[in-house]
Amino acid sequence: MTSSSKNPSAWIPLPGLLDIASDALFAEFRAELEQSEFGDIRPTHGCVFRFVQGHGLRLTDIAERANMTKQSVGEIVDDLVDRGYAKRIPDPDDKRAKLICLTERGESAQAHGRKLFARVEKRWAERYGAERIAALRELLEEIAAREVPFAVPEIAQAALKPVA
Amino acid sequence: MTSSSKNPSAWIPLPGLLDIASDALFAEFRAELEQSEFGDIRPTHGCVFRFVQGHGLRLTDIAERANMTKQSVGEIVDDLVDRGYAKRIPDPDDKRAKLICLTERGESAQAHGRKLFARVEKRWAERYGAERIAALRELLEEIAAREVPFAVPEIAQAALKPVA
DNA sequence: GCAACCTTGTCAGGCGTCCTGACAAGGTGA
DNA sequence: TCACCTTGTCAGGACGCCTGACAAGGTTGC
Repeated sequence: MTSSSKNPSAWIPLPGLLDIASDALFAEFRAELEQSEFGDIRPTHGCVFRFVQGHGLRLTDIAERANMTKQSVGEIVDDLVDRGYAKRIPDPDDKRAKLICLTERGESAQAHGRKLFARVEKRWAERYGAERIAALRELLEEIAAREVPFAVPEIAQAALKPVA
Repeated sequence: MTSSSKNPSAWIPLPGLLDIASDALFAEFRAELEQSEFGDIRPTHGCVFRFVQGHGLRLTDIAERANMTKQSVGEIVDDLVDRGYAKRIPDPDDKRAKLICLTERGESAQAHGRKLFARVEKRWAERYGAERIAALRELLEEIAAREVPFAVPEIAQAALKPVA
């Protein structure tokens, strides 16, 4: 018995429902993050923590995957550099480019963030049913892989290294 | 075989996955809306179309449900009034207040929007499986009702009319 | 009846986020 | 070598939403 099956005027479009869930989930994450030692990290910084790993990534590549302009990402990276979470190192293969990578502190923050996200998801699994949340994740991963392949790290990496 | 089960570094936090799905879905909606006669409606206007129906709603109430300030909603309403989608009528019960309601054109737009959202959702049901999308909606409606009851029109209405 | 207080909507001003346009410096191919 | 592309940055602006302050109108207690 869903609300939509009872009252058409209370029907909420799927994107709106997805946003509500995302916001609620993200709010739980933020609440915990803000109390940690990484409380100065803002939501916008996510595009860097989400895509950068290991040997670093070019500004252009981050921008493409995050579906943002280079300028916007550049601003965010500036901020993360100021706060000591990221650094720019010259790309040995291309003197125009700089590789954006995380500092030690940045990697700690990234690891901490992943842990928090996992914890919130686990709480929701207890709240709404482990199988339902697992099914949700599975469906969403399928959607992500199909709708915006470049936002999925694994696929993006494969696309970057077609040979190696 | 999900990506998360194979490669931990490709694991995407649930809010991110939800956003990806929401964005993809919303992009399909926007593409169709922009080609319609209501192409001048912007995403921000949604908070009005989503909550206003029938005899109108006060600015304060829209703001509360949309989780925004009165000022922000006021700006959006101004814009919708300029474009002929909404109007302010004096509240007969409170001379301070004005009821924001849709013009005829606004109601057409609202109906058209709902139809488009339903059409996109149906397409996704064909693409990803009707039962999976139905289960997704059901879970998300449960989440919305629990996490942010005031964003759900049916619940919000009930809360506004505790007696009647 | 009246004073203290709350609510409603608006004006003014500001901040964060992201955009377009233009550019120098560096790579690439004929 | 020359024309062309890419990378990252600077400048400026649009948009969405915020806080603060306020007048006009309700509401409550005495």
